[in-house]
Amino acid sequence: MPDAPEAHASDFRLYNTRTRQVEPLAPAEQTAAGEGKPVPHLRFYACGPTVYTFAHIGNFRSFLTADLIQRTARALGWQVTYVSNVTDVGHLSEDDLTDPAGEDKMAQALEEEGRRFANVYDLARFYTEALVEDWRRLNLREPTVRPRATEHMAGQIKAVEKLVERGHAYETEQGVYFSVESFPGYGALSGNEEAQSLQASGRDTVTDPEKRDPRDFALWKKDPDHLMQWHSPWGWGFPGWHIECSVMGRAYLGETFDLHTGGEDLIFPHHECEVAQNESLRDNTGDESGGPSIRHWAHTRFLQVEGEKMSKSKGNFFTVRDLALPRDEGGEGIDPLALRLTLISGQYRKPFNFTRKTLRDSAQTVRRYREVRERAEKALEEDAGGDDDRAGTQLDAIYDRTLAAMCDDLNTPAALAAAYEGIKLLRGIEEEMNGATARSAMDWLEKTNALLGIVGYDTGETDRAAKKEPGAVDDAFAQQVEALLAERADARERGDYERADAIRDRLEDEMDVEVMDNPDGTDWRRKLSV
RNA sequence: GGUGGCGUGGCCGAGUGGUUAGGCAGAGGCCUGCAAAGCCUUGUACGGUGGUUCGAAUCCGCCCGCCACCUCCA
Repeated sequence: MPDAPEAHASDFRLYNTRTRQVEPLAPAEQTAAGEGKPVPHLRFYACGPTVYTFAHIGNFRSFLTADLIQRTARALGWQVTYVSNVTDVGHLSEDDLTDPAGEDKMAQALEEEGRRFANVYDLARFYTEALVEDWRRLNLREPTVRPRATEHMAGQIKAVEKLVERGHAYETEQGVYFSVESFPGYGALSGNEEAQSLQASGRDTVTDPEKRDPRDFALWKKDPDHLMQWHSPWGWGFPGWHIECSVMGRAYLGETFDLHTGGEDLIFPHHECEVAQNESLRDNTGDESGGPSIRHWAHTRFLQVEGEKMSKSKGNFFTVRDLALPRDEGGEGIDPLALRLTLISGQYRKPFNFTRKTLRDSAQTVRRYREVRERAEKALEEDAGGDDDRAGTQLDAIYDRTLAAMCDDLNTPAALAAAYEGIKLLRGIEEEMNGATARSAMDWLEKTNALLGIVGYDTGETDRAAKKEPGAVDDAFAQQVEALLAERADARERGDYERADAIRDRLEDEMDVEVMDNPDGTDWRRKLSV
């Protein structure tokens, strides 16, 4: 690995929802890495999904923000501990009331898919596995830890007990609630500081009559009939939604940590409640840790699809697999890395309009990255000589600008624009790459890929997905194409262009192959499938 | 009603006081049997209005429009 930290003095700046400004992301901890030189150690928590269905592209926009934060930190030479949870407990669809039907999202999903799953646990397991598959398909790196809410039940119960002991929570006939009044800072993160606005919001459905304040939220729900239930000091029941993230974050990252990320909808109530819980659970309130338990908050804005809110009823609702699964497995066969590129082509903090057009552009861009890599690989395989490395210094400068853009509040559009200059530079080289250029190109591609993840997969485990890439074809198909091209070459030599064009039409229209005649032969490739 | 954000050329999207963002599409050219691919060149912009300033897309006011959250949708 190159010693990145010295090469780039730039701070990693990120908008902080808590302070409402862009500020340096400053890891509190320095860790001795390798040769003993201490490096910043970023420790953060990214809210993951509830696994009651397949994750959609909007979910992944949010997960990609965490992925890019991690990649940028690593590119700066930082150490990273990155926790991303899986919520595999179904929480009530209405927090304050016991749903008359006693149902939550997981239970509803089970009802709809009862034939496929024996119980909610099977359903959760299935969708957790699907999540991880999609995660890899889009080339997101695995988090350091991926905890599940059900694995932290004892911790959640203990946390609720502690909150009760400390006077931050109280029990009613129906459950245990956090007392918002007991935590003066409530509302600071989201700006929802007025109790009135909550009451005025018109959501005043059936609430627990014993609740002391409309803002109070559930920590534990008593419900011996719930599909998922655990034994607690308050009888059988299940935990409130917000407590799981507090408990898992504290379990793996401690009482204070650097950063917490999630979708914009989580700012309130989820993260607001998490702050209330974390601060109330904290023991080290002294100065040694100083400041809030979670210093930096980053939230990803929702994406829209073709200018509209993504929703099932509008027919513009896409899961990763709808788009990126190969055609023979029920998807659209879109290159997963093109989908990834599309999802990061807007800055995380601005509304992003996901369109087919952008997807098509991205597919082309990803293919160009690949073609450049293939050219460089070929030059290296052929042991190309030459030490004229003019491209190298330019590529270094390009990479520096790419990283600098990422450090500027994850300005992915600017970063991608900078990186694309490298592609233009390398594509502009007309003759075969010399050895030095090819090596520089490979180095640059590797670094750029480590940062943005759009060139190829990091690990071997996703090779299966890679084989389904557009352009990757099986031998039988290739032989068929080559045979037709040979026939066409004959026809062209005879001057029978009618015949030659008929063959080309067949290749293009029926076999989705692009035919490209060069001075020294004919190349072909699969058309993009977007 | 409260809170946060946005409005840039045909489209997507950078830029936050004076200097080209970039991509895609479009136009012209090179190459080609014709195409495709590729390469070169290239036009169009800052929601409206008032103000600050030598100068504003960029700062401030007002207006219009759009989006999100306000109890579980990332």
